[in-house]
Amino acid sequence: MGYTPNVLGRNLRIKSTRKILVLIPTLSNQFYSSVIRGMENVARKEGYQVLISATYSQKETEKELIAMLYNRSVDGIILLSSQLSSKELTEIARVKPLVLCCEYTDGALLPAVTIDNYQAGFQAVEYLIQLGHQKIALISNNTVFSGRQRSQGYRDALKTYHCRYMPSYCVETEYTFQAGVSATKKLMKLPDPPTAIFAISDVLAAGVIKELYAQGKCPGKDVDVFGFDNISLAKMITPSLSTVSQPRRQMGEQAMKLLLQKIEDIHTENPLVILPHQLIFRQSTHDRKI
Amino acid sequence: MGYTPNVLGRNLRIKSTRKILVLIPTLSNQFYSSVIRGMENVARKEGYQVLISATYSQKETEKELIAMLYNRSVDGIILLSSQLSSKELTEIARVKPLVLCCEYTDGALLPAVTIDNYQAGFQAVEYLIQLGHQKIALISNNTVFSGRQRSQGYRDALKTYHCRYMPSYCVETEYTFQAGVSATKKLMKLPDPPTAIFAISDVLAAGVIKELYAQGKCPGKDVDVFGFDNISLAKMITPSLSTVSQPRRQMGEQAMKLLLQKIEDIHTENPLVILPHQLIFRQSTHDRKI
DNA sequence: TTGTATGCGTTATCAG
DNA sequence: CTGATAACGCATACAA
Repeated sequence: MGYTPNVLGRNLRIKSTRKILVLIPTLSNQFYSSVIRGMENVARKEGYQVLISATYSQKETEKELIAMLYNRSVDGIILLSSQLSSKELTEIARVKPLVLCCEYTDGALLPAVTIDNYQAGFQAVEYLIQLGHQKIALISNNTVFSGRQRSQGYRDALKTYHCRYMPSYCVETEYTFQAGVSATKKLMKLPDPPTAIFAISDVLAAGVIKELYAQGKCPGKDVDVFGFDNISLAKMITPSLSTVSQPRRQMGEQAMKLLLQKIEDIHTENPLVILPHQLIFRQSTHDRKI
Repeated sequence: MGYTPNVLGRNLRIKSTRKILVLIPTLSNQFYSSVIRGMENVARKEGYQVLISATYSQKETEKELIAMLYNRSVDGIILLSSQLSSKELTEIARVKPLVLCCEYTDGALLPAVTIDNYQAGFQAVEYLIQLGHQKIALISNNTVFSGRQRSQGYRDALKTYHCRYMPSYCVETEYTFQAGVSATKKLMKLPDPPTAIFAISDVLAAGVIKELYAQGKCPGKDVDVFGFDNISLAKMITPSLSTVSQPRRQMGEQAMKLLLQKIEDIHTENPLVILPHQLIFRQSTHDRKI
């Protein structure tokens, strides 16, 4: 009869909001869309609503949003990336339901779900080597843990297969398309330019391919390109991108399950869940076996 | 001294949450990222927090989220697309702060901000005609008002310039990359295939370009392609996309301003704000003047 | 079964 | 200017 209960009064009484907040670094990276779908799947089943807010990788913004845990605006928070130190994260997670998803912060004591970024980076470079490449460049971002792990995988693959590690082949930059373009410009200007490029994200790799075209080179033929993330963009560009696929939906589902456990009992364990990744081979790497 | 006020008690007393909810059809479309940034800009200045939730174009989900207006979880809602009828929207907006942004629902009485989609569609096709094209195809989606307007612009441009309207050149489909691929397959199979394709979204246009490549055709040379939205993808692909740029950030800012006015006084007017768009010419259309 | 009173944490009001 | 108290809307415990 037109009566709508006031959730504020209810929540005040019940000390629960049935709302989960997901903090995303930016809405412009479609990588997270499937992850969040996974989260919504399991949240919905348990009667929780998922709200999203962007931090733009600003520590202050992140802190303001995490405050919603303390002022009881939401029951739990999942971070898809964080600017907080492992100490700060541990501190919060000790008393409030907080989970890390996709991006791990080394040493932080809270539930987290991720892939083996080191192994994935290793395998991507290993594959390029097996295609016959010796001169493999890396475009990376070392401000995040996963980026450092992927880079380490690159270096160890080179070492394992006795390829020479060339510092000039390693460009450290931010996670944007334009950064991929610029890095490629720099790499191709070298006296002995690389014949393959491993970019630690598809958006970077898209920049690589764009710039190779601009230089009249044919990506996937003259220069092989390997990306990371397997976002939809990877299939949209020509040549389509060989890349590392993360089980995005499962990562989201798993993270939400861990969070709901924490909501039920804050003293539950803090597992680090490693989900399997997968290499995807497309046109940007020319497989000479075919 | 470690005291954090309980926002629930406060809000219950104060009858306000200082939170705005933005309903987005899907997180996978990066079109909305800048729009939301615009919203956040003005919301932050007024001390409002912006929360985002995805509806996946499901009417039920949308209704559940709009319920947050009635149960006082948020102070206002901005819809970036809606499955509700103009009657339903009018009904809600009569008593609660609700604003439409980017996507207009014909006849709905609530504040809305959009561009002149008809005019933009007309101009895009006009440009293709001026490049010398006579056989121009359309890939559209008529389930949304903006799509119908863009299509109408296409038809009127053909008529104005005495080009023949060919129903076989018009493919109606959904808003996805794959749909762009399929539509292009169909179009290029015609006995007399088009020499230019106007797709009413960049994601569709990216599918067009992908498929043209797959058929050994050169987009921007053999077949010109015009997109819509000017999302970052438009610059990432090769050839880069000619497209219609919407003033996304300003649209978000304007929509938030309208919403805050409604929050202050629900009886304020319901303006329809039309912001200027802009044609962007890139490599996917071969300008013969150059 | 139905009804009434109390407390959740805050703000606002009013008396001292 | 300070301190006690009522009210916001709901859920719960207890009484009828």
